[in-house]
Amino acid sequence: MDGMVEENGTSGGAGSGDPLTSAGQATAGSTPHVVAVTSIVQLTLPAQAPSAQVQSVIQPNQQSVIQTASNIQSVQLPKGNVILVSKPSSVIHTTQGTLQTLQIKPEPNTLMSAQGQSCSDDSCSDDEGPKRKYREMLTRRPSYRKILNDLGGAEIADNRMGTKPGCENEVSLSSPLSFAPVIPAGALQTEGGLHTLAVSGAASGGAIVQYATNQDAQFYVPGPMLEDQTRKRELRLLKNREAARECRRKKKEYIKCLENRVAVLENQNKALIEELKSLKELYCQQKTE
DNA sequence: CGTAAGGTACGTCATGGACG
DNA sequence: CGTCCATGACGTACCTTACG
Repeated sequence: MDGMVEENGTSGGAGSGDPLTSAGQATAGSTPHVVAVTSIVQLTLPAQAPSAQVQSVIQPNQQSVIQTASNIQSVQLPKGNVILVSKPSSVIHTTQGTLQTLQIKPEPNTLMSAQGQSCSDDSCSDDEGPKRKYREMLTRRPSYRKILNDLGGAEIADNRMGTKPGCENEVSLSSPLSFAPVIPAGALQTEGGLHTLAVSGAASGGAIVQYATNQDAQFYVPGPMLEDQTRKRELRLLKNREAARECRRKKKEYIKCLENRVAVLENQNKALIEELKSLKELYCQQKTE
């Protein structure tokens, strides 16, 4: 075994005591050793390499979206890679319940392969399955503002917006507006609900336009049959709005917790360094006597 | 004082996973 | 398999700050 990664967290524990203040210690050396409550991630590099330790700031007992692993396996850690630890209840996990390494790509927004392989820009474009394809395909649906700005110009010929050749949809609006723009495919494809556009283009005179779409993005006049759909959509949006709020609140709380933990562990680290220093001095004193 | 840049909060959409 | 929920991604509005 050349490299070893262990994550060791105490479990159960009835959650008593502030985990922030009861963090444990890791001993230096090759043998992983965990004391007290903190989950320690000890990383031992190959014998030839200098050893290093990593203390996890994630603790097992705490309500956190990141949790520790129960199935510990050893893994080689090539330089420049990160480790994913799998646990079913965690947000962060791998597909197989084992540790995996991912190569870090320097560019932002670069997708990483979860198969322990680096993903060069060209090598894995077609072989990564529909998700990858979708990601590549997914240049975000342009905003209504942008669409309408373009509508003001009465022409849309922007390939960046996902226009496919031969996929132009004629728009017929219930409002007697004079423009008849061409909507880029995908630009206005939402589920079949009622939409409101605040048309700001010069051609529109700032009108408010309501329209509805079906799945093929053909436009038609909203009627009573849409009322139920509209109500459902509004309910869904309302729920999702609240869910998003709650999600952000939890995320902030989580980040705050992590920051607190970092501060505590930094303090502990400082204290341990000081302790080590004084012990060394004591040892040297006794040695010289 | 006007403006650009950065930060923050929010709403919406798309998606994956859980569940009945 | 359909529905619901949580969450990442994106666009937008608003606020703050630095700068000319």
